[in-house]
Amino acid sequence: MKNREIAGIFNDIADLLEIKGENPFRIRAYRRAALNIESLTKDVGETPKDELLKIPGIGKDLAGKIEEFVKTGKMQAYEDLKQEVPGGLSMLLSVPGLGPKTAKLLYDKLKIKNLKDLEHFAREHKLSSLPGIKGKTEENILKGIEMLRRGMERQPLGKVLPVANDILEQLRKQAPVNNLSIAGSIRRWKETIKDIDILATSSDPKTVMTAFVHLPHVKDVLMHGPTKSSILTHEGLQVDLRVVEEDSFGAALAYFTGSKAHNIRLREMAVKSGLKINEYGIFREKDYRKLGGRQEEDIYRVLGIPYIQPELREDSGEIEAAMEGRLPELVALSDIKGDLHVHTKRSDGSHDFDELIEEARKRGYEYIAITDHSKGLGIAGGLNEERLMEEKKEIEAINKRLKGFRLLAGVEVDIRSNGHMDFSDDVLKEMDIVVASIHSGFRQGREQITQRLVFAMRNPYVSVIAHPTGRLLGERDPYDVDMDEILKVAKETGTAMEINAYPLRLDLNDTYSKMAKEKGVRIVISTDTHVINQFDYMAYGVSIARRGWLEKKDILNTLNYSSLAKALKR
DNA sequence: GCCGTTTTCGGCCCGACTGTTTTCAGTCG
Repeated sequence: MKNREIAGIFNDIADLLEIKGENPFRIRAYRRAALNIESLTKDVGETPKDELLKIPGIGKDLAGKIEEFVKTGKMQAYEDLKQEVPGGLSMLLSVPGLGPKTAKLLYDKLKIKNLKDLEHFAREHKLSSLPGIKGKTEENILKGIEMLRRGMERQPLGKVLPVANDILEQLRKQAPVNNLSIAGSIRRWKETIKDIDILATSSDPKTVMTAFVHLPHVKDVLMHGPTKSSILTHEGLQVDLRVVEEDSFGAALAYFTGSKAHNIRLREMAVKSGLKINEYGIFREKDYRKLGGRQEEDIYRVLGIPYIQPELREDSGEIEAAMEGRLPELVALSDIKGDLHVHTKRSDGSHDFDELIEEARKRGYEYIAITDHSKGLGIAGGLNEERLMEEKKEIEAINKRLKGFRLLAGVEVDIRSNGHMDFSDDVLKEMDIVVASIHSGFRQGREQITQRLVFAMRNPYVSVIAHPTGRLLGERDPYDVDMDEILKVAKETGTAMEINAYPLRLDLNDTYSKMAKEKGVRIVISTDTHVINQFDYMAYGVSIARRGWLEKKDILNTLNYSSLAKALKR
């Protein structure tokens, strides 16, 4: 897929145009196109021009640029732009607080064109010679460079969400807040997070602000106003807190949840109907009469479209779907009837059947699948044929005494680097469920990895492909796999794809999940639990499914046991 | 650069906070 690459170039072009001081609407057009291409479920490289033109934000010019890039591997306009404005200059924009105007000024007057130059000049206090820059700005630039160096990059949701919840709890204890909610990309359950956005209502905003900037988490105060403040935590996370009146809570929640692109679309719609949306409410333009804002639902109701769930708010077609009445009815955590990827202490898990069953029942599940590792994964205590059959017998015995609950006798079979299964078909056919996955040879080429997975799916006993791209957020890139091909074969063979809910995996990701749905591929959401509290990760997996527009009917483990048993490929 | 149940040209979302300014530009989300 060339999508990410092309989106990257469009974003870069936008940066360079910004530094040049070009028409801001032209810049916005590039950014919007980049966003839309990134969330696309098909490869723009294989999309004919008339189809490209149907993508929102892509017109004749940008379609031409995409075609040019696909054909020649280059975009002349981009190359020309880089001649005009040194490419490194866009790095300066990544310094927090430093924008295009300042970058241009720094380059024009002092020929600063990279971070190193910038730091040098700031330390020598040579920036103060420029108009509009004094000591404080120099200080902030140095701080910004420091923040950038210490890694302001996006962090996995699984690491950020617990911190966010903790801050929420402390605010509730220490500040006079009434309503309190997480907003921003966390509320949209994006897989990685740049900062934590929190919204509150209070009759005493100033006291809330003061309490906030003095929380024990605070390492540095970035901004401290009467209704809005930002801090940096010891973990290096930025947290923004905004306080509004009770009557504006819904509007502020919508505003603060984003995405920015989604909000811009809503506001454009509002303007066309003589309305105005801001964080205080939705208003009639002519007399500023407030038509709503206490509830988030007000915004959508007054615009005349159905409520759009936060997970869908990316301006990737959800607004059109809402207008045409074809929004999906998203799968919910409460729809999940069981977990199909669970380890015991027989391989690398920490618990035995009884504890796992008890924990699963607490969550209202009707079944779980025991899927210990296969022999090839020695490091994870993989089971050989004999031990696997022993485990199966134990499971059968337990099932006889269980009422209203089932253990599925399964296995997570390793797909070896040559594409063969770690167990023979004679063994696999004995199991209730076979989950196949790759644990080695991550660096093989695209063709080879794809063939391994295709080979696995063509095995009649493989029911599910687990963590299909093998990534670990922030630690290991996904392996290079032709997902189009994989999903085609999955559909053809009736093999299900897993959304692995482990927060560093979340794999399939949201975009691939949406692709899978469009191709009619069946999905399971599983936690890969090794320790009982990891059953809680199901919420992450469900959210990825929701971000991929999946409904209850798309997910196999929303079925009851007998329907599931029939639906699984065996 | 995109887009059109008012338009193929002339629009294009909205507001808080900061630093350097005497009224605002720049940045951010």
